[in-house]
Amino acid sequence: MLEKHYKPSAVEGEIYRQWEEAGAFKAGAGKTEGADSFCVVIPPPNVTGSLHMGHALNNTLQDILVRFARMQGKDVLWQPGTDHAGIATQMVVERQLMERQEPGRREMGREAFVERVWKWKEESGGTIIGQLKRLGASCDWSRERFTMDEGLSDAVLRVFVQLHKEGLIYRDKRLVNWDPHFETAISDLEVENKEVDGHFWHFKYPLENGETYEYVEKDEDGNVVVRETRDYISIATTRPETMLGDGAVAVHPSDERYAPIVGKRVLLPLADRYIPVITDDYPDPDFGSGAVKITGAHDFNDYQVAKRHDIPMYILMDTKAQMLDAEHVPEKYRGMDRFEARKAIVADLEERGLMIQVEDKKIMQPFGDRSGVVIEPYLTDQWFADAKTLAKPALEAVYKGDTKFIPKNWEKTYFQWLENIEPWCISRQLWWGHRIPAWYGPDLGKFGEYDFSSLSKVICAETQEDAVKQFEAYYLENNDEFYPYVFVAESKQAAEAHTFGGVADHSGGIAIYRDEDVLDTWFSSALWPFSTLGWPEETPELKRYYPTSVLVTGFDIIFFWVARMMMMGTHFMKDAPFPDVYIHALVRDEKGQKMSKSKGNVMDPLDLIDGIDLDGLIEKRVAALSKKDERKRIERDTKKDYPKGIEGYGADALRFTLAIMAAQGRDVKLSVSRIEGYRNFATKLWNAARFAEMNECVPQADFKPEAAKASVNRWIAGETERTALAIAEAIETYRFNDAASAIYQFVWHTFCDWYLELSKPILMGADEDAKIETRAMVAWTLDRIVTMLHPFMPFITEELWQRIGDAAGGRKAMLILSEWPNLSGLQDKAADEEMAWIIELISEIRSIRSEMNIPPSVRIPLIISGADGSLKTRLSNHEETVSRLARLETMGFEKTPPKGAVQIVMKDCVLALPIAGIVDLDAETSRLGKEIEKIQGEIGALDRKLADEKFISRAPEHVVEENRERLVEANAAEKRLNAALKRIQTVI
RNA sequence: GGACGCGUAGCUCAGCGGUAGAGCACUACGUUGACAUCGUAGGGGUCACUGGUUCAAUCCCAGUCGCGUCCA
Repeated sequence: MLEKHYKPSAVEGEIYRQWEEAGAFKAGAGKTEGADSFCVVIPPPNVTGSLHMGHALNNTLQDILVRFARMQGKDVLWQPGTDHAGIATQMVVERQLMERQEPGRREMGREAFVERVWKWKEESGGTIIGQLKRLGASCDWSRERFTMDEGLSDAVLRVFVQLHKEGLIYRDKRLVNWDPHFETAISDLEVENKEVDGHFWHFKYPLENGETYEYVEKDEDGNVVVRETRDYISIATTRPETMLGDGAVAVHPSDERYAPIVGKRVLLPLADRYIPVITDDYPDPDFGSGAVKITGAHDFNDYQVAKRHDIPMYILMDTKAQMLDAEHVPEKYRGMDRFEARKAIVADLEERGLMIQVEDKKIMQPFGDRSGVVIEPYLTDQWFADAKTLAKPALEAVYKGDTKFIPKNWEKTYFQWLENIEPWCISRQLWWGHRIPAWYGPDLGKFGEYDFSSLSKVICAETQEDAVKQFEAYYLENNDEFYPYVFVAESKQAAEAHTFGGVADHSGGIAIYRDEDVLDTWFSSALWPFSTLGWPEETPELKRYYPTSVLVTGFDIIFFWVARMMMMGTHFMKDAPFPDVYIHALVRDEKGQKMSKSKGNVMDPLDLIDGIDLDGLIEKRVAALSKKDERKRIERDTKKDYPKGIEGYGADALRFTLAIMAAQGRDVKLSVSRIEGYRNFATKLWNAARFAEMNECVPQADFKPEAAKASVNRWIAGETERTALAIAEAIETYRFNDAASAIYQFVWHTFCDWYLELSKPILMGADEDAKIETRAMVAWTLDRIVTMLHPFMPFITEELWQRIGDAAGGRKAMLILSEWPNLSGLQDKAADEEMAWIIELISEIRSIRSEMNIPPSVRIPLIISGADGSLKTRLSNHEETVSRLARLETMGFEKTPPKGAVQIVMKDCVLALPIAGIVDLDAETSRLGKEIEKIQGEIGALDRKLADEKFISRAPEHVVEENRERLVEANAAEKRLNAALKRIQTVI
């Protein structure tokens, strides 16, 4: 016997264990012979991360697709794994070291530090996987991969070396986004531009040799506004500290104000250098003074100008953004932090009388998304991928429709980015990641002689041995003076010491060293759809599952990940990695706020599954804060929003909520009351099964729903078929909310509210044949329900499947591996029409009872008039059902309704409830009056419409016909209503 | 400044050329032998505004106002 309530906590763990034990998640489990493959690669979460709502949504949707496909007998693989998340993970471990007051990364040294990160990965790497399991994710865990495991690292090496060979990866000195906190380059995408309060300083740069010119400024109409003799040019900047690195001052070629001094030189104050005044299209004559200082090494726009005009670029800072100890930096500022230097420089310029003014100004400033510090444009040597070339086939795939975005409008985002893509900086000055497979050694000079003045020869190879061999071969071919003995030095420093120290020669050998940088994390995740399947090996899995079937992900990583997988997939596999990309929305809190640790509004999916008390919830939210002074606010808000903490609702309720709220193109505002509602839905289903059990409704192996006789049974069979079709279609088109709504509606309102209620008289009646048929039909429908609901609510459905099955002598297979209901031929128009009529009849009577305040305990008589023979038969057949559900005392037929009764005007008869003494005649008169008024309004509207020549001639035939029918019906209804009113009035 | 999206019931949201929908909340009644994590009934909307297209507009188009996100 089923208990009164379903307890997720008692069931979920055990069910999941059974699935795993049965190997139900394994690639190809339960597939039918010759089935198509269906493969999804999981967007790999950060290995040391923990599950948040975004993951919960993302993985719920994938699991729905995967379970649905598996039940359809496809050869399914859901490929799981985790990402090493370079910066994020390194940051966590460094912070940990600091908190524990242990030696920092640099003191430890690279090897020890990387070992430490691995240790941390071993400790916490399983957390998120465990959490995904709690959610019910049916990934093939036996195939779990990690971006830094051996196979995937091999793939990274292969890709790097090959792209390098093809010239699509190269080393270059370019301006990159530099994070002075982590001391590494980062990509454009890792930079967040924010508007902050800043200043706009206006300075004078004096002309060389005290020269002067006539400065003339005109307004729009050409009237002279300012005319003065100047011995300087006025420049404006938001970053005065970079002025030490200016290489020129640029003005727009059309700017007449500065025409007299173009080509002359100005003195760069403080630096005491002379720089030219040049023209370029970049300066906006209407902005500031119209003259722009050009600091090629510290500004992206200036960099372009400097390159165009071959202006020298002066690097001013070190990797921590402190002013460099270099000749072009005045001694005074050396070693200062960039912001300190700013203050000093502003003060010094002011002191020299070169400051014109300071404006307060909102400026856009770049910040590192991880470090939060101001990003410094920085001129360094980095590795770049030729994204422009790689993007072409990736774009082509979407242009051609080989890959489709759903919803489609994301394609625009994808195009916009890929069509304007910049070289992708793939090197990072970190320690945690794939070390770049490039080695550096001395090059050979013009005559094939060794050049020991630098280590500028670069060779990329998949292994160190191969790198050494290639260097040897290179030296051998180009210089026959002596046999090259090449060895790999421990570090760049060691190699340089060896090479520049004069020991590099015939006897000492030639030192090479491996590049010390690692690759951008996204470089390895770009390979994910094929590296996880075994590439570069030609595995059966690769053959079977690539291209994968669909990618499910959030829009926030279209650039980071999707676009890059498209590039790598089209390049290396000659095929886009997936035909469909389903982009889902962001999960926000119920007020529509983005969930974030700093706002303290984060919901842990596990808390919604298991529950958490108020103190625990507050503790959790506060612990995640970076600013401790926010504590009070979060405590207050949390107490207000969740005075009793959060009840545990189980994984099924959470999943269902996410699915039903995941309408395309809209964010999910998660509200706990919704989850509660769907928990109740689970209880409802559970109790329906309990009812079935109590009434001995046991699945019958040989039951044929199409052979059912009772119209109520024929009707529910047809409804089941309709629902199955609707759900399948919705899932196939990624309309998860429609699919979830369809099953919800069917289970609660069709099956529980009507079918079970309508079947009660039969189940408790005396007709044995009808009883047997109905029992079998209840069981059959319930089986279809748990099957159709399974992708959404896997736990409760599997539990019910097994417990219902026990009564029938066990199941052939677990539900997860059972067949999706592919139903046909069950719809019966006559049964549908008949049951719709019965349902309407019952609803009408109930409605009137309620309006008349007749308590449910009072049974009343029903008299039907104006019914023809077939209607009478129908009513007699359902007499018991109608009596029970409408709580009738008796049911009879009369030619005309009795006087003083409440009358319900139906399409083909009039129902009368002669409830003497209960009926308020005045109220009844006004009720009928209102109905007449309403129907007359409708008749008027329809009349007008149908009298309109244009409507008749231009509207489609079926619409006109529909309106005609409606008018006929409305007229008939009005007639009956008037008759009813007359009868009431005659009583009065 | 550009791109995308959103303003529909008190709240959260579906719908989308042809009679306005759901869940939650609300009101009334109710221990009817599955379920009070429930049942029955009900109230509640000039579908942001202004024009246009159309026989017909919440839906299509243009503009306005308000809000959000991304990119400069």
